[in-house]
Amino acid sequence: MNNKIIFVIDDDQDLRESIIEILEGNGFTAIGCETAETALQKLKDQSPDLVIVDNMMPGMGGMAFIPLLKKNCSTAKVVMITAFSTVDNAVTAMKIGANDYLAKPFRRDELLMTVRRNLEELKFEQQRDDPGMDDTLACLSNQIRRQILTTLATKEKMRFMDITRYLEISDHTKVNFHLKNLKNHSLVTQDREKAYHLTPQGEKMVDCLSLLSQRISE
Amino acid sequence: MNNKIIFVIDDDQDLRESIIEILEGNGFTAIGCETAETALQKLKDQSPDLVIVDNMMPGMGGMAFIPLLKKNCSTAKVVMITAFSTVDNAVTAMKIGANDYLAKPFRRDELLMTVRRNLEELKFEQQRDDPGMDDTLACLSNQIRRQILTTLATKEKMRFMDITRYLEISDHTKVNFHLKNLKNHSLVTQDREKAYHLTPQGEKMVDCLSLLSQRISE
DNA sequence: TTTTATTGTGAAGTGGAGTTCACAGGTTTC
DNA sequence: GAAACCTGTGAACTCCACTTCACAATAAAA
Repeated sequence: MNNKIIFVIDDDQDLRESIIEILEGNGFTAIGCETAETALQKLKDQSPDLVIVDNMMPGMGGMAFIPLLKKNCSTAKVVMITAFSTVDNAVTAMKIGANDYLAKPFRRDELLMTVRRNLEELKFEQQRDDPGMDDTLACLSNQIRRQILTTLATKEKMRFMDITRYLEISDHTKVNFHLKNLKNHSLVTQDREKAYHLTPQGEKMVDCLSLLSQRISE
Repeated sequence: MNNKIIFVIDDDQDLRESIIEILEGNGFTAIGCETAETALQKLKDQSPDLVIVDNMMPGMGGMAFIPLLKKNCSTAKVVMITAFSTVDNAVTAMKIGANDYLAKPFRRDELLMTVRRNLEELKFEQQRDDPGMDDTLACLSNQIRRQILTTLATKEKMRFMDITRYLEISDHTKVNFHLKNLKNHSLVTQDREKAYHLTPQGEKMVDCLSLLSQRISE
């Protein structure tokens, strides 16, 4: 599941295979391509999380390849390797969409560091785009809803008016509104006796809350 | 700092002092009172986190004491102890504001469990009422703001238009709006070169975010 | 110097979250 | 059986977060 797919595109067979060996030896799934063109073919079957591509190759070079890759697989990270590394070279590579730059010859640990760092960034970006986060945080951003959650966490079960009185809220329909909201997000449920209690997910939220308040106030 | 203050109100000197000894031996600060009246006096100097009060005492009883306590110190938890424990007795005690009920004779560990459980609840309630939480969570509930935060976390420093383009948002004023929001909550700052970067507090938020997303999606 | 890009500000509009109100079926209590 | 309470619904309204638009000062580029 956590097995990241990495394309390795280089016409130099020795280098390509040694890169693959290093990656495979560290738990990644590495797929070699001799040319950029074959890589584009394989893109149709598999979406890599990261692509290592040589700049100088017969046929399509790395620079030309990157835009085409991004069209199919916009989230993939790109690490460009090159023999003749100049500042300009690196800058233009970054400008057209490469995420990192590795100058030949590089050491085994340099390669691994670079790969790991970029996959780490990818994870970050994927999680920040998580739309479920929106709902969750919007749900928690209301104080009354947080109060209901933490109250239910300590009292286990509570009837509707018990909650209302416990929180000292005069308008019961207000509580009802937020309770319904929490139900819709399946953080609380109701049993046959109409008593409200937390769902497992709701308990997780309470966990998160206490965790957050610790971190924030520290 | 974490030293909770507990009032022990009981006319029976032996019992009172043995309770105090148990509590002190477990890291709490226990203050003994022979009558409810003296307890009310001491309330003016110190606010207890929890009050252990006997029901049957010469002068003011526990039942009469609780409302007066709550007037001065509404958040304090109340544990009532009593020799003649009946269901009715317990129920009425809870109704007028006692938070827990302990029947004499009780064991050392029963006492400690009850005290700890109630202090735990207190902590919960205090944290859920934290108004700073409102701000923080509202701030995080917006996807664009989360994107900005996580982006800045990986890139360290970024200029205004860099952020806008990186997030592929067409309207730069929208980004500006959220950036200003983040600045107001002092999660990001600007240096002299107008580059934005995270404040220490902002970094904490990013931490919280990744923590949350792990918990939620698990 | 003219033009273009950067980095904003402030007003107006929009939508949705939250509140309040009126009402009502069901249940408990007296 | 009436009164009081519990548990809820739906509509109208308010308010604030967010967006959009128009405009502008400054910096960089041509």
